Amino acid sequence: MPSILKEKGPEELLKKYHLRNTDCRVKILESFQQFDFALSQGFLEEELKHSFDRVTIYRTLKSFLENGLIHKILDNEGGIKYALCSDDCSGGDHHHSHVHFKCEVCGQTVCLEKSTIPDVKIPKNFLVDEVNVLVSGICGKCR
Amino acid sequence: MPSILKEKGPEELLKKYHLRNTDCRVKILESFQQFDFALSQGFLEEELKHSFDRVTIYRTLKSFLENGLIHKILDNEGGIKYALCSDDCSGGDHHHSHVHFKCEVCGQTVCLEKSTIPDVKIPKNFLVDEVNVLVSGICGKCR
DNA sequence: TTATTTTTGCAACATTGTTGCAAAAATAAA
DNA sequence: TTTATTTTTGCAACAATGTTGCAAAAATAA
Ligand SMILES: [Zn+2]
Ligand SMILES: [Zn+2]
Ligand SMILES: [Zn+2]
Ligand SMILES: [Zn+2]
Repeated sequence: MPSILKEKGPEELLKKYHLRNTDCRVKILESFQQFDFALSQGFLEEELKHSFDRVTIYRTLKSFLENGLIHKILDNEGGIKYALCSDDCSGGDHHHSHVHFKCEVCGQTVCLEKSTIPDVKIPKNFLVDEVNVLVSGICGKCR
Repeated sequence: MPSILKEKGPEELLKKYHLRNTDCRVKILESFQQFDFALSQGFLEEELKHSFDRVTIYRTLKSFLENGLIHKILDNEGGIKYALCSDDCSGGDHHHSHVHFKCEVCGQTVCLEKSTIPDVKIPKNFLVDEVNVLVSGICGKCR
């Protein structure tokens, strides 16, 4: 869990990842560090509405994703969310093995870093690249 | 696996599920029976473009979902897909425990009825309702 | 300080989700 | 079989999100 992405300052992170230091990127990184749940593009748009265009936010997320600063989280309503990477995902080569949990009450999705992806048996002629697990239910806070 | 949804005729199914027998519903059920992979709304729209309005297709899927004829399948690109239910999901109370596989080459998603959802360890103060597993990689056909 | 490269905002368009409403179709009742 | 009732459909309309092109602005390199 001790990920530099969650600990170092946004400006330092951008330098480390060879991304230019811009207001939008700093603000978005700050948002990810500030909230302890996964963020959707819509959430960030709302959060930064008066500061940046939605296309800029869209492109920033895309860039962060490609460079391994954030990872994508599936959603059962179609709307994808994002969270800071914990492992080393530099170069956009993501290596996550944790489960995601979506609360049906508060709607928040969180990374359960301690819940590792279990083994899934797949027909032997299939080649597995990635396994995504989304658990839905009620989170600790909402019970 | 021997699900009536995959074996009985569309008209019979509609009667069984107390849904009115309409052209659109029959055609959509036929499509689900015809293809051995999960279908997206967009795919059905393309398939039935000249026959039905996209809102009707949207509502038909919603109705099938609520009545337990089809189940929702997560997708890592945000676009949700659907497949016929295999277990008894009447009343929209879905009871699935199989894994879904999305091929990164052909883009098709399939139900792996024989790959059951493994146990996932979740913090004990969390309440689990449903577990969705999406495996991506390369399917048998595409290797 | 200037030149180069990247990022941003804006316009524009595509796809999907969603609702309201009146017309059409399906089923129930007479 | 005809009429009444209920449901479904098509269409208009709007929201959210994804996506690209392009010129202006900003960041970095020279
Ligand atoms: Zn990652
Ligand atoms: Zn995560
Ligand atoms: Zn089901
Ligand atoms: Zn399935």
